Amino acid sequence: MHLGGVRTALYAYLFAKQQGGQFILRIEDTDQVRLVPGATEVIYDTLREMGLNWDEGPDVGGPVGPYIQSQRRDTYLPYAKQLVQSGHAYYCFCTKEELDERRAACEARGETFKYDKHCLHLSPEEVQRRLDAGEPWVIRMNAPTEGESSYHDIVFGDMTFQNAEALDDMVLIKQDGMPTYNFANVIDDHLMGITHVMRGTEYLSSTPRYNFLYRALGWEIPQYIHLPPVMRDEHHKLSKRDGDAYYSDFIDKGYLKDALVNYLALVGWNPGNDREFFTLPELVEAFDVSRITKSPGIFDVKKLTWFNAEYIRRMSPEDYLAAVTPWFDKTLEGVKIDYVRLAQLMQDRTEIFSQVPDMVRFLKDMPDYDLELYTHKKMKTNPEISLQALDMLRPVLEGIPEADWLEQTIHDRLMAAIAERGMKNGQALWPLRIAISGLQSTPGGAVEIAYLLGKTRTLARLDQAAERLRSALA
RNA sequence: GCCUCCGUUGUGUAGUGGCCUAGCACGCCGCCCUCUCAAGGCGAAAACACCGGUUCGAAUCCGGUCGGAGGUGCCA
Repeated sequence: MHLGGVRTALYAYLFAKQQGGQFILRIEDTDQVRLVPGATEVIYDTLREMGLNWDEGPDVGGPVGPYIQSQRRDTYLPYAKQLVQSGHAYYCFCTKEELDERRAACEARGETFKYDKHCLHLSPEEVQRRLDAGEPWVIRMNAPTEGESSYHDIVFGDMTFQNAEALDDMVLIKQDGMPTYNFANVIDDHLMGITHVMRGTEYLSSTPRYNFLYRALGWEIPQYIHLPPVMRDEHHKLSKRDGDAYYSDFIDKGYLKDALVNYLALVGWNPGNDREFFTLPELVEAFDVSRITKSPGIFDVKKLTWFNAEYIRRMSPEDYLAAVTPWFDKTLEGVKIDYVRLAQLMQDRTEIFSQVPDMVRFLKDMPDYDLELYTHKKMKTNPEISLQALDMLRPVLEGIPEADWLEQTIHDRLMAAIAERGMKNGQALWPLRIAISGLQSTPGGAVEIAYLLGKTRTLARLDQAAERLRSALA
C-alpha cells in the first residue's frame, strides 16, 4: 500500500473516530483492466496492522453494502439513466479510437481537448435506433458551458472555477458497463452516507464535476477535505520507482509500525504545539482537520528513522529482545551468544532492525581488518604498543576460570592489570577490542565483547591477532 | 498552453499586523562523557522566494514576478 494512501486512510480514520463517526472501507475497482491481483488483501492487511479498523467494509459487512464497487455494478446505471432523463447526461457513441485521434490532433495544435458534445445532438430516435442495433455506447455528463462553480474545502478554503474550464462531459458509464470513478464515488458516497470526503489535492479541480452530479441528482454535497501530497523530494511525489514508497518497504526494513504511523501523521499535520509523540488513540484525540497543511510535505526518511530509533529505545528490554531476536538469528544462528546481554548493548544502537545483522556479524566471524586499526591517536596506540598490550592482557584473561567468565570479573581483572602497569585504559583496551572484533566500532567495548565471545573464542582471536602483529612488526 | 493550488533554515513545522534581533523537532557541525560506536549532556551554524504597495509598524494584508505541484483520460 502506497504511503500516500496510507496517510489518507490514517487521517480519514482519525477524523471519523474523533467525530464519533464510522470509518468505512470501500474498494474502488471499477477499472477492470488495471486490477492487480491481491491488491485488496494488501489493503486489508496494512490497515489492520496499523490498527485502522473499519466499522463497515467488504469483509465485515454493514448496512449499505456491498462495499466493493465491482459488486455494485448494477446500482449505477439507473442513476445514469435518470440523469439522461433529466438532461444532465446523454448517450455517446463516439469510439475511443476516434476520441484519441481528436485529442492527439488537438494537443498537437497546443489546445486543450474537450469533448464537443457531438452526441448530445443526436435525436432520441437515432439514439434508440443505435442502442437497439447494439452499437457500443457510454453515458456522458452534460456539463454546463458557462457560469462558475464554487465550493468550500476545509483545508483549502473557498474554491471557484469557471464551468467552461473546469467542467467537461466526462464519461459516467463506460463501454464495459462499469461506472467511472468519477461517477461511482458520487453515487456510493451518497448511498453510503458519506459526510466527509478526504482525498488528495489531485481532486481539487475535479470536485466541481462531482458537485454538478450531486445537484443534478438532488443530493446533499459532502464536506471536502483535500490533502496535500506526500513528496519524495521537492519535485517528486513518493512513487513506486523510488522503492521506498510502500508501507511494506519500511516494515520489511525493520521500521516499527507505531513509528511509521506516528511520523506519517505529522507529514501534513501538526498538533499546534511541540508535541511529537503520539499513539494512535492519542492521535484520534489530538487530530484537528483545521491544522492540516496546504503545502506538500516531503517524507523525510531521516526523521522517520529518528522516530523509529526513539520508539526502539522506549521499548521494554523484553519487547526489544523479542523483536531483535529474529534479526540476531539472521547472522548468529547456531552461535553461542548471550542474546539478553547483546540485546541490552544493542537497544540504544538500533535505528532500524535491518541494520542489526551487520552490526553483530563480527561475533560469529572474525572480519578481515587492517592493522592500521591498531593505530589510534587519541588512545595513544600503534601496532607495537598494541602487541605489548595484548601480550600483557593475555595471561590475565587466561587466568580467569571458565566459570568466572563474567563481565564484572573480566572488567575487574583487566582494570587491575592495566592500573598496575600505569597504562591508560584506552591504550590496552583499544587494542584488545580491535584484536577480538576487527572493527573500528562495535556495540560495547572490549570487556563486553570478550564476555559475549566467551573465553575460548576470545583467547583464540587474541592469539591470532598477536601473531599477525608479531609477524608484521618483525 | 490553459485552469487550480502552494511558497518560513537542508527537512517537517510554529507563527493569523507589534509578544519575531522568527520558536520547536530531525539532520548537520563542535564540545563534554567515554576502552570504540551509540545513547546522554552542552553549544553553534542555518529560513520569512523576489519586487512593489497598504500601515506608525508586515513572515503575517493587497498586487505583480519567479519557482514548484496538481488537473486538463471510457485511471483512480
